[in-house]
Amino acid sequence: MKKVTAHDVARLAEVSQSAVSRTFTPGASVAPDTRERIEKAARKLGYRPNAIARSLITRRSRIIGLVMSYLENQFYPVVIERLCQALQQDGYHVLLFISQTEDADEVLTDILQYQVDGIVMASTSLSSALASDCQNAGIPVVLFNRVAQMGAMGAYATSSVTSQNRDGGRMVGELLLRTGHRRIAWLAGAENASTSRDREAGLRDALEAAGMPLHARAVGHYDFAEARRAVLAMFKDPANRPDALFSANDHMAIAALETLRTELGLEVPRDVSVVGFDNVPQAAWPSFHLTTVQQNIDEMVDATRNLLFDQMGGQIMARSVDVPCVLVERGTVGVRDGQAGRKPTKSRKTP
Amino acid sequence: MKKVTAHDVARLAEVSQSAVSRTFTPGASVAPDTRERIEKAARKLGYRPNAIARSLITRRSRIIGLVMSYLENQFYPVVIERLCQALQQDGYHVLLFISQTEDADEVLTDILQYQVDGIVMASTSLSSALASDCQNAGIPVVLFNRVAQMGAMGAYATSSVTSQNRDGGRMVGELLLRTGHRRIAWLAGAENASTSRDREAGLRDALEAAGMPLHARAVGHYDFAEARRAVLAMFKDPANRPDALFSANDHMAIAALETLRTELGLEVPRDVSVVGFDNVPQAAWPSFHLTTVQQNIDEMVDATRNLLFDQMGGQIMARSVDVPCVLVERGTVGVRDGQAGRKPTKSRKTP
DNA sequence: CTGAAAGCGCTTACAG
DNA sequence: CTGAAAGCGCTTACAG
Repeated sequence: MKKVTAHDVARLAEVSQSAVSRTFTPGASVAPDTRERIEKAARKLGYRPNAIARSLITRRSRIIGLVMSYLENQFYPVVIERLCQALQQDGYHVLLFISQTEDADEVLTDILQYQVDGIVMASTSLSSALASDCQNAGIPVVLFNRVAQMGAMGAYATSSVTSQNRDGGRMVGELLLRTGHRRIAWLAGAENASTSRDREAGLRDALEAAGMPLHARAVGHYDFAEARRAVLAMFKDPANRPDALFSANDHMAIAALETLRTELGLEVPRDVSVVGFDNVPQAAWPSFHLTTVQQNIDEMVDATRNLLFDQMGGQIMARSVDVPCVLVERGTVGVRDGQAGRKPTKSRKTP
Repeated sequence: MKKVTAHDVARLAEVSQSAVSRTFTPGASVAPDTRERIEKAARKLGYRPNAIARSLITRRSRIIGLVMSYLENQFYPVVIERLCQALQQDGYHVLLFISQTEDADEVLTDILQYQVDGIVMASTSLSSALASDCQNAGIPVVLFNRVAQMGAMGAYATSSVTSQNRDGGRMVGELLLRTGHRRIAWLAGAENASTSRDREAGLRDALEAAGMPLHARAVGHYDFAEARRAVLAMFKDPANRPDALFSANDHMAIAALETLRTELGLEVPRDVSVVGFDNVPQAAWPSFHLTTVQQNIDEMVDATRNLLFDQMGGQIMARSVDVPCVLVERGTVGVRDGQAGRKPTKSRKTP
């Protein structure tokens, strides 16, 4: 019932407490037979080193704080899973915080008290006040799937890893143009989210290059119900309907698909094409078979780890990594008119 | 850059370190003006009490270990979200572990080192060896959505909270019988999962009471791809096809829906009815509009907290709580024959 | 109300 | 290789 400590083990094995500590410290020097005696005693007593005490003295908790908000978007559970596992393999652990508000400040003061070795913030941004608090405290922060505001010097104030969202947006724009669409609409996520802004910028790049205006635009705030409302508004006038809708993420694209079919009686892709972003598991379900841009989660997780470890190792400059993303053509983009567009072949079949 | 401690604050405020500590300990006695001076100094230096050091001395980390495995089933992200938030409000934090294997033992020794105040294990079970380790260490464990094996004395060895799964299963069985189904099939989850076993038992209760045999049975292991395979096998023989399929959870029910429609060309509910369990967000999507049994997550989370806190407070006996669940009738159950069944009215419309 | 002191369970130079 | 000792940053009786 009461906790067994290194002292108890030392007593049983008839050695000093230091020896016990060394036995459980990789790379410390202990004579083989001493170690064996200690391990036996430890096993007998059910001894497990106290990680809290270790953290206090080593000043490294081996805990990473992870701040999350929108778990309903299936992209994030996948991120949690991969990130947790990667970190576990490195001997780190994840303290999870859910921040319902976009502003993660209050949650952060909490995290800081736990002496985490690093923080990753997914789909949230932090005030520059907190960012500099972390910097002062020497705690590396990396933004996941969101990019920091430019700092005063034009340098990035906080590290971040994202996809090449602008590229992804451009790829979708080009696909839509190539397949003959002329009334292309954009369904934005949150206006202040860099993902949404960058993907939109990419789309606009493509449109501009072709001298084509954006046909319509609405904001869905990365939310299912709001996306539905936005779609209803955009498609209100039957005479002036978009022939393609590019949604800032799959979560909203699926909401759009549902709304288009069920409430507006439109057929996809016959009446309107739909493209998303993320490639969440549901995008591959036959009911949706959604054409989308895949974010490479594994590479993003890898980059996050590297950034974190570099900065824990003293690398002080913040860096921004962006990972290539790939177009996954499934069934929600059609070919319009007698346009010289090619059919959506080359589909990367994802079962 | 270097960490500021209570000593630094004490020096600046010209008081003892003890006074600083008291200022940050709710309920400790400090003179108002002393407290004010200390708070000012703390603010100036950006002092934040070190939770690690506090944990070491108080022997309470205010950390709860949460073990998870299947995040692809959307039920669990919702659980994480609610549980985290509830615990955060109580001043606790969540250390998240992903255990890919059903056997969470290795992950547990890790958790134990972090001196967590309690552990909740979702959809995983732990070996009785580890369970007694936790008991010896005085760390309460509660199983979430899974029930422990009976102990030697017929008492439950580990606390748990579940839905009234057997009731839920029976409700579905009764609904299916009432609507005239005569060839009812069961799609099991994992054979060793109590959820699957209990829901099946409930279904069988209903069938037996009506003198009706179970028409078919297959195992989907709570997995999308495996559920698809199981459905294909069950519906192989067109002459002997089930007229209703009850799936152990929504995740597999959706897989079944997709397979039935896309690969077998069957229409739901005209050709076959489908019922799930959980009421995940996707079940309400128009493409599925799945009739299912809703697990009351909020009540389950509440029960989990209570169990945890009671046991941290010294309540030694393990308890099992089961929460009522409710049938949510949507569109995937039809009425068969000239049977005296009533139409699936009384739909709890969930938008 | 306040301070000096002991102690939580470890790690890590420092001697031997 | 091994042990005695200092110290990580707090909390909490114990005196005053």
